[in-house]
Amino acid sequence: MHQGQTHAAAYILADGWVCSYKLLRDGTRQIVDFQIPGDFLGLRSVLFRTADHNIEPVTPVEASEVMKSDLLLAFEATPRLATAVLWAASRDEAMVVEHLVGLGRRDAVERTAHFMLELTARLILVGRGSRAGFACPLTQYHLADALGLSSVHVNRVLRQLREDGLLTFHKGLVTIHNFDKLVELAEFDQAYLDHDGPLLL
Amino acid sequence: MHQGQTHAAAYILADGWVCSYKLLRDGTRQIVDFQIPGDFLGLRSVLFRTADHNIEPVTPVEASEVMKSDLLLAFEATPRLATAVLWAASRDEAMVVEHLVGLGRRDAVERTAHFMLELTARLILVGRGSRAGFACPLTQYHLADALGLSSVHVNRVLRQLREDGLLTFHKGLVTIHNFDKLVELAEFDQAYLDHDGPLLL
DNA sequence: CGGATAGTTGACTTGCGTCAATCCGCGTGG
DNA sequence: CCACGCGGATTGACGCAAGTCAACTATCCG
Repeated sequence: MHQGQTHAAAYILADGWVCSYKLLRDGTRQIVDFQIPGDFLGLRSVLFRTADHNIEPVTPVEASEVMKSDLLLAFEATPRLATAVLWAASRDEAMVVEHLVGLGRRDAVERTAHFMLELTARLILVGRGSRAGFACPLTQYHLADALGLSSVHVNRVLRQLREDGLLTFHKGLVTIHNFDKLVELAEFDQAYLDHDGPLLL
Repeated sequence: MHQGQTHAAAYILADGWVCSYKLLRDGTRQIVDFQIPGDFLGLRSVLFRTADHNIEPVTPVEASEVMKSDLLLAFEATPRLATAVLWAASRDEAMVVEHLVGLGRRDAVERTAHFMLELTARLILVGRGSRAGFACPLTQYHLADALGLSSVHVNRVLRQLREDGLLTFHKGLVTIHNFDKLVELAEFDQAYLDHDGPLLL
């Protein structure tokens, strides 16, 4: 999916990772979020006439397409579904907000730690990770574009986290050596992920 | 409204400006967005059990409270209203995303210019501004907390924009001297604001 | 006439970017 | 089976955008 594209559909990810991002004129990009299995994506490109961001796969993916007309009809027929989708959209926005706070007010190390902890929490929810770590298909370039850093600096940050005995990122595997200290360092509070699910009256 | 608060309501702003922000442990804050007259705010704190951010007035405000139960009942009764609110939430998210891109990939001058142009576009929509400028109740501290900069640096950036004949920020008044050059500098594309309103089937 | 609050400016420091070189693992094709 | 190329990771040297500290001005208000 590309910026400016019309008639885009939405998807539910069954397997694999994708990332959504925006491109700037000078060729740099900013990754807004990664979606992992179970995530609903592309809602904005359905509600808006044209997509305002790009989505591309990080790994091979398996997904179900949800067509615009079906989605809007389902909202008419089942109002609770609309409320649930609204909740999902709000959770998405909460993640973007937390990401924004990181870019604005956390230094590179805290930001990276926070990012890893968010991924961990989300992956645990769908049974693909634990407090000890998870399989991570991202490259250091992905991290750089998500964290607003250069890939060189991401590498330095990862080295520091490794040397401090907090976390290693190697060969597609993130291993967390000290979960509690990482939480402390990143000032991570997962309230914004609202794990309890939609509130239906 | 404060982080952690339960039973928060939502509001429709009739007059005045407010800002929503998150606080970090070290006392710094990151402003996520400002709301201006006509904006709907606090949706997330209604759908989630506890508010995940703070909202405070910038000026004296006038607003209508929308209670949680009324909102959810209205969704059941009027599915199109739910779709419309979903659209509004998506527009909100699109603004947060654009803000995030700015923090991650634009330098201080571009970021400030972009921010001013977004405010301009939004204020024009509600008849409180024009391409020539608008009344702006924000302090340079507000700008700093929104743009992820120090107030000292915001001051330097504003000076540069003034000296380049682009924009002045003085005494609660933003005056735009060269709209087109500002758009060019900030790489501003207002597609993400989707001015056409919700798409209802 | 103090005493807030907001804005302004200069001098110095620093976190992160840029450039460049090197290394490593892997797949491909001669 | 080895040579090569390529994407990703790693490291050092150097530069700059933005932060910090600190002093000063302007304005408003009781």
